Amino acid sequence: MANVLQTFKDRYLFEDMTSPDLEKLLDSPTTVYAGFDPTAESLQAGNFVTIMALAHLQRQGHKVIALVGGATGLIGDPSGKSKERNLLTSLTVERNLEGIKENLSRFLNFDPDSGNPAIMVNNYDWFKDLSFVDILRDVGRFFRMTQMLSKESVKKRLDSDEGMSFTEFCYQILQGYDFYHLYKEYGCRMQIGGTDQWGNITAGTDLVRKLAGVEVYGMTFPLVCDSNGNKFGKSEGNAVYLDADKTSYYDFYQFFMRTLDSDTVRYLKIFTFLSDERIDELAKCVESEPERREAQKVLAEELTRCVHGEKGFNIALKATEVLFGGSLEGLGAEDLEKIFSNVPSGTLNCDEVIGKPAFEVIAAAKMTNSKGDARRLVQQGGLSINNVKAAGLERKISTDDLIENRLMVLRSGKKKFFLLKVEG
RNA sequence: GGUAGGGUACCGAAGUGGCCAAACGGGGCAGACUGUAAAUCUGCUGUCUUCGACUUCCUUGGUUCGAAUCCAAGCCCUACCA
Repeated sequence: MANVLQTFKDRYLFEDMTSPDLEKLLDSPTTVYAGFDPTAESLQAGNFVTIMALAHLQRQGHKVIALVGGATGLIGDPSGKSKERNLLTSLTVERNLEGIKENLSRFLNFDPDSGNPAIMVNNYDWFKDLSFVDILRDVGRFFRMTQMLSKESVKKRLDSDEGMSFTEFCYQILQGYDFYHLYKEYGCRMQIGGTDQWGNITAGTDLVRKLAGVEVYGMTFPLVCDSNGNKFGKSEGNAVYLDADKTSYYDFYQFFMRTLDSDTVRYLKIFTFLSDERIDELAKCVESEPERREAQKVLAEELTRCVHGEKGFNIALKATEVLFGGSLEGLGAEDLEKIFSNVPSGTLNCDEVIGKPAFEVIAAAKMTNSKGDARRLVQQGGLSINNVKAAGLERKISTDDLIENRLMVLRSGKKKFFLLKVEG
């Protein structure tokens, strides 16, 4: 079995580890865990790195545990956050768990009949019965104040104007205890996470050493940023979700399609299982014919297929063809509805649309946040109706603008679509 | 608990009685250019019935012809001390 650590190093998935002995440990099947925040009912592109790391581990025969922070999510991890988070209700967390498992199953094999199924656990299950006194007595005394205070996530926050509450400060105790619990229950010996998790991971390895007298390991991978230094996984300020209801097939595909040349090869290594040879080939394409964006296409295809299946990929592809082909000529309302099925949409009554100025219509349909926004968009020539520019405040909507008398494809800027359905 | 400082738009940050819908920077949105790039340049960025009107500067009251600015109480944050 090839050592997975080498794969991580080759694929930009390795930053640091708690001890070089980890390499030896990984020569034989090991149980590994990574945590996910149940802040939303769907995972985001930002979670891809963790998912891919787990997937590599599972593929190489290791046992993987996806821990969902039902309890810790109620607290909020201060790492990398400048502000205390809004607390989640346990009901929300409960609901989010299901969605997350569904997302993960696209990458990890949870099938109990397979030889090596991944498992999913919720740390609320073991925290809910522990009392404050239990934790202080059994766990808290193994945490030393100077160590806790010296963690980067704590220091940063204490130095900021925001400060930090006791609740958040205790987060590392909970995450540390997770590791101990998983060690006891499943023999888990390794935790992985982004570099921002280093402090939390070492809290766990330290605790297990003290409580069980056993060496367990942690490994971190770099946080993915694009070449401009922006955090990976945001599009137009919104997170890219794995859930098609939150991010359409088309938007998902497009997000990867728009990857910068300088990031594409790196992303291929991180986010796909393509062979090194294939990636080298694509790297040459980026070099010699960047305008064809061959590598971006492959990246987008691989991920869309994996997350949304063949069906989702085809819809994304078709939408792309149509939308960048220019005209909507020859497409019926039904085709368009299918293509734009997860694009934001609004429904208005016929008499709210026909004969009204375009800016009023898009404001009424809630395509923009306010009428002022709508006005600006139209004035600046940012609005297209059925892929034809529609500038000027005096531009009115007529029946000719409706496709089959019931549909209008609106677009602001180059890439933000909105489907307006007209009734009556 | 004490002392000092502070809470301004998405964020950072000016403004300390009228010239304030509130400088400046970042972010965001849109336009030009382009490869559905990047970089650059330009416009916009509280709401509306947009030459004008209206609602805002933590909350609630007050002073004043007039308050983001002054006063009082409250809530929250930070630093030092206990």
